[in-house]
This record gives sequence, C-alpha cells and structure tokens, in this order.
Amino acid sequence: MSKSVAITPAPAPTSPFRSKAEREQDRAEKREAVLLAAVRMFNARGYHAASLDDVAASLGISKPTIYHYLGNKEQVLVECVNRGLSMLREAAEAAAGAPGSGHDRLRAFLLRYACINMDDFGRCVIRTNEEVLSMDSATRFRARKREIDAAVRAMIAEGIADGSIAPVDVRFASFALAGALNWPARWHDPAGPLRPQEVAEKLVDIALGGLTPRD
Amino acid sequence: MSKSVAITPAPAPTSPFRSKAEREQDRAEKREAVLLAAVRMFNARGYHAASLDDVAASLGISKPTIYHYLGNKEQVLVECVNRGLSMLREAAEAAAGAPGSGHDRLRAFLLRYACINMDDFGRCVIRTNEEVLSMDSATRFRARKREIDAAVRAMIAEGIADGSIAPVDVRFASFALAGALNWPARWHDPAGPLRPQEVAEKLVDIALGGLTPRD
DNA sequence: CAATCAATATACTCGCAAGTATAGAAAATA
DNA sequence: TATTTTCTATACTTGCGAGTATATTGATTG
Repeated sequence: MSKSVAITPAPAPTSPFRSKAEREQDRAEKREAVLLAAVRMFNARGYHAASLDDVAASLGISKPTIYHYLGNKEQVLVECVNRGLSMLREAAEAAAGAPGSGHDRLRAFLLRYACINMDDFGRCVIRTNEEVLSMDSATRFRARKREIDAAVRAMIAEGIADGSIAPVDVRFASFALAGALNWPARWHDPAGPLRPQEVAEKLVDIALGGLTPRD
Repeated sequence: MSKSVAITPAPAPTSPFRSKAEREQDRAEKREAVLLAAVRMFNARGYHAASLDDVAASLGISKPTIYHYLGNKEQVLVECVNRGLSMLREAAEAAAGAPGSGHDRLRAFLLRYACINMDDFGRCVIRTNEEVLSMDSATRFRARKREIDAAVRAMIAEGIADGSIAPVDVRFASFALAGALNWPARWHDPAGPLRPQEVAEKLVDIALGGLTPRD
C-alpha cells in the first residue's frame, strides 16, 4: 500500500515523534501565535491598557508562557513594531528597484504602504507612540521609520526629476502622503465592509492627485 | 489727588479684598491652569502614562486639587477633548458661513483645522483614542467628530457643485484630507523650528492639490 | 461671633498589572 | 535509567496610580 517505507529522512507528517526541525517549527508557530494575539490586543486597546494577562487569556495560556516565548512587555511590542517596519522596508526596496517613472514607483509603493498600515503589524507601527518605548528602543524605532520616509522622499525626488511628479516641496509632500495613508490605521475597521485594497486605491489616487503635474 | 473715590463699584485692581466676580474669575483661572497642565501631560506621555500626581506636581499642587476643579481623570480628558472639538466646530461654522466658492471656504477651514491640530487641545482630540473613554463619552466624542467631518464633506460637495473642486469621492477625500492634516498632531514639535501656520499652509496646498479641477 | 463654605493638603485604601519564584510534566540526551 | 532541557502553570511580590477620608486654614455669611 505505502509507496515508500522509511526511505525519506522526513517522518510521516502525522507522527507524534517530532524531529528537531519540527520542534523548532512548533516553537516558531507558538511564538507567532502569541505575537499575533499581542499585536491585536495592543491595537484594540492600546499598549498600556492591554495587559499581558489578557493576551495570555485570549490564547488560553498563562502569562509566564509569553515571557518564555517573547520576553517582557516592551520586547513584545518592539517585536510587533519590527514586523511592521520590515514589511514596509521590503515594500520600499521592491518599489525602489522596480521599473517605471518615479510617479509609478511611488504609486506602487504607496498602495502597499496603505495596505500594510491596515494590517495588524503595520497598524501597530502607526499606533505606537515613541513615548511608550524605552529611550533605546525609541531611537531605533525612529531610525527605522526615517528609513521608510527617506525612501518615499527619494521616489518623490526622482519623480520630480523625471517630470512625472510636479515640483512640490519634497519634505511636506512626504508628510502629507504619510498622514493620508497612516490615518486608516486609526479608523479602518478590518471587520467592516471596506476592503483595505479598495481604501488604499482611493486614498492613493486622491493623495497623489496633488503631486501630479498639470499640463 | 484721586480723581474719584468709591464711585465706581469695581474696587481698585490691587485690592486684597476680592469681589464675588473676582473670586469666580480666580477660580476659572486656576481651573484653566490645571486643564492646560493636564492636556500637556496627556499629549507628552499619553493618557494612561500621564498620572494625575504628575500633573499636580507640574503645578506644585496636590492631586485632590485637581479633583476639586475638574473631577476624575476621565472628566479631565473629556474636558480637554471638548475644548479642542469646540474650536474645530467654531472654525467649521465660520467657514460654512463665509463667502466664496466651496474650494475657498474649504481651504480657509483646513488652514484653521491644521493649526488647531498643532495646538494643545486640538492635538489632544487627535491623539485621544476612543478606547480610553467610557462607552458613554466615546459615543459623544464620536458624534462631535462626525459633526466636523460632515462639515468638511459638505464643503467638498459644495465645491464640486460649484465647479471649484474636482468631482472626487467625497468620503474618501475627507478621509485623505483629515489624515494629512491630523498627522502633524503626532509629529509636529511645538518647540521646533517649523511654525504651525507654515506647516498648515504647505500641507493644505499639497493636500488640496488633488482636489483641484484640471482644465 | 458662630456657622458655613471654599480651597487645599496629608495620608491613606485598593485594585491592577508587570514581572518572578517555584514546581511539575514531558521530551531529549547521555 | 539518570540527567538535563523545554514548556507550562500556580501563586506569589511589588509598585504605581486612581480615587477618597479627613483635617486645616482662611474667607463669607447669618
């Protein structure tokens, strides 16, 4: 019946005896689940009002388990924020390396940016105020956000250089775009009728309208 | 020597004996000082992280004095937020009743709106998440914000009707504008070099650019 | 002058939530 | 099989901060 018996090194997927790699993956999955529960609690109630006891309860586990997988409360938050920032940086890198005019690349990036901001970890990046972090973490946080902002400004500048974007003040244009596309992290309800992709497209169209050259 | 003696009902301004009206004004001034100290603490640290003991200490007074003038912590926050909302509503009413095209009135309002958002109480409106309020206060808060938003949408719609604004999606346009002009409440540093009026003008120009009709 | 009221402080209570000490079960390793 | 490591829970400690009870002082009013 069986096509092969114990030839492949990987055990049958349903085996109760987990290999080392499997155990590591188990651990990673649990860690991930804890992180997700935490970020959702942070987003729903705000960092201070979200207690680790609540996070644990939402998973049916106990608080020390959170410490086991992720460390103390600030470390949990930092990890959440880093997830979001990594997604944003990847999007920025992808857009920077794409073909097309500055305007095209900026537009592609902003669509992704807006969607990330409506997702758990991106939302957390936007909603996390530096004041809640230790000075050290806040410094790193700021630096990583500046990276993203620099990428936006670079794309705007390139668009201006190649004529696909009107000659606006680069700094304020990036502030305005960021504001328009960060704001959904505050009001968009993931359970509501508006799909993030749709919101992103409409907002980007309007926000980018102001940067499009007049003929 | 004296031109008049005890003819006017108001006593000399330096008299140590305060009239009833003066005492009421004293009280109002103190209340105001407490409110201002509180809103600044809330803005600087966030509502949860700002303790009333800290607020009291910043004024050299004790916590019960805050309760004496303003009530409990949430009442303090609600009062702060209401101050900001009142400023915004006044601005909206002024703009709605002004002459000019929809675009002109919208622009005038947005300039004021952006400036208020960089000020203590307006900043507090933006930075206060509904989750920190009691359900009752949150409902009222939402209603008052909706009023402002409705005013913005009305101005956009009027602008579209009179041809001074491009035929955009009114709802998303108001979201985009709000985002762009709320965001400074998060990043603008009152102690920094950028003057609020200047920030407001640049942001409004860029944000409104997307709504201006093409010829 | 007595009684009251306004304004303020000191010194508490009390609950929540972060973080920890300890223990035990299960699995892995020697 | 003995020993160590991993995972998880229960049950604490601790500190902070909201809110309050009570006292004091000075002015206001009857």
